[in-house]
Amino acid sequence: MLQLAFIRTNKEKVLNGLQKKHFQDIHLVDEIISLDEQRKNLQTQSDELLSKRNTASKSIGALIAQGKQQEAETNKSNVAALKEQIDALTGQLNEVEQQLNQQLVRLPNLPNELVPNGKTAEDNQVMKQSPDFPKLHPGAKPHWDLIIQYDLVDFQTGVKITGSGFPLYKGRGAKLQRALIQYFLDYNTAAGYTEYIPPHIVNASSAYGTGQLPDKEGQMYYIKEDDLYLIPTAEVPVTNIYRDEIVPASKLPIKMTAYTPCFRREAGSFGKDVRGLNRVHQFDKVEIVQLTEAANSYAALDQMVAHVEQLIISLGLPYRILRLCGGDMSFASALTYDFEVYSAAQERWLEVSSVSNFENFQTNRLKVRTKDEQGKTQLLHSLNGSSLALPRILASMLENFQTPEGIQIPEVLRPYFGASVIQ
RNA sequence: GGUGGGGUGGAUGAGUGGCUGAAAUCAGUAGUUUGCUAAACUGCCGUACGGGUAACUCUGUACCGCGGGUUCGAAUCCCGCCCCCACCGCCA
Repeated sequence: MLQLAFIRTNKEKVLNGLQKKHFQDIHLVDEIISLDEQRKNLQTQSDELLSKRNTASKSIGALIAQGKQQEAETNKSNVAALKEQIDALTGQLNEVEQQLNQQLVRLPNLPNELVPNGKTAEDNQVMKQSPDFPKLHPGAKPHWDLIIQYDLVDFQTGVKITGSGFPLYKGRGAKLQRALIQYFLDYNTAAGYTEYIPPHIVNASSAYGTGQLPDKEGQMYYIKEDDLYLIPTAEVPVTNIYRDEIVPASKLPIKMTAYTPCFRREAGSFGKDVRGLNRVHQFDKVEIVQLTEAANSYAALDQMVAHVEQLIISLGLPYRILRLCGGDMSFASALTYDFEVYSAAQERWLEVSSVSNFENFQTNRLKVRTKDEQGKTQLLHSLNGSSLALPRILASMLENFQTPEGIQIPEVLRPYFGASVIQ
């Protein structure tokens, strides 16, 4: 969430930023500022009373020690009178703080100045695009036909076991998934990211920390009995590793990577968007996360973008990089680059990675801090990106690399997959 | 699931109603001593939200797992919850 002190002193900036993000409830800002005023007021008052009570209580102890019972008793009744006021004030204070916090978590992050204006995906800015597109042979098929032809994924049985959107990978399809995961992780760790295998289920505090709650409550699978959520991305457990910690500056930047399955309810989607592997409820993804000092986060973002780009290039997939416009970026993000690969048979772009700088929006909730040179605590910046999401990579590989003789496997994957072609 | 033990600052760990925001030790940090390393000695060494200030400093309050209660006063007593450890049961 945004920092109160920042909102207080930069109201115009906040309003402009929210507008750029096409955030509706602009009035929240004024509400927050006014609640904050009330809060400060109440706190000052109640602090004063508490201070009085504390001194009086201490004196009672001293008086009793001196045997001055009488005076002690008068003091006692004085404090008892204070108590009513204190209870009333702290009650109000709690109420106001609660309201303030409720409103505060509803404000999205502000966009960086590089973020283009715009409302929908149409307005995203294309930063880079591969010049070449594969020329498919006549009779080339979309991936949902190819996975049947080569018996790689069995959607029917997935439906039987669970329901639609839960693919059952099979044989070479399963092995290709495993090869991709292994390759991605090796690629990330070679770049200095520490590998983790986090829990795939998180508690509400973790989901709040990264901003999935309360914003995207309905998109996560929820286990009621235990009040836990299936992770929609490894970002959630991994970013929470450093929750409530003050990280020594010497350890920065923190670079982490993790493979996890991801679970998304994706309520309301339909049509060709969800055909085949384009959109599913459970999928595999390898994630990268960084925690950096505030001054370094945009350099880290560039570094992560270059990192993901090289990974896609190494697979030989046609791609483009988009800078998301204010209306299309996520709640918590300050600047996001999306990577899309071209899926030649469908003739459409598929998002395979989203690399974002959250600045201190997540770390403010998570309380991830460091000490600066003056010894003051400072919030870190958090960033993450997919590296990469598997199903759409698979879809794109199948479609782009199909030949009449079979599916060609990219060079870099062959050691992991153990074959150069799927026939 | 059952029984027992326990949750205190970066770590270990003392503290059973006021002198405790919290001993001591270790780690960290600044310095002194030292031919270097090591050792020894000295100072500093929690977070958040307020007030005040040009700033350093100063100052108030809260926080000893979380929430409530008792009391003039709670880390300390009472109640509820969460978590951890050990053993037993079950089990990949």
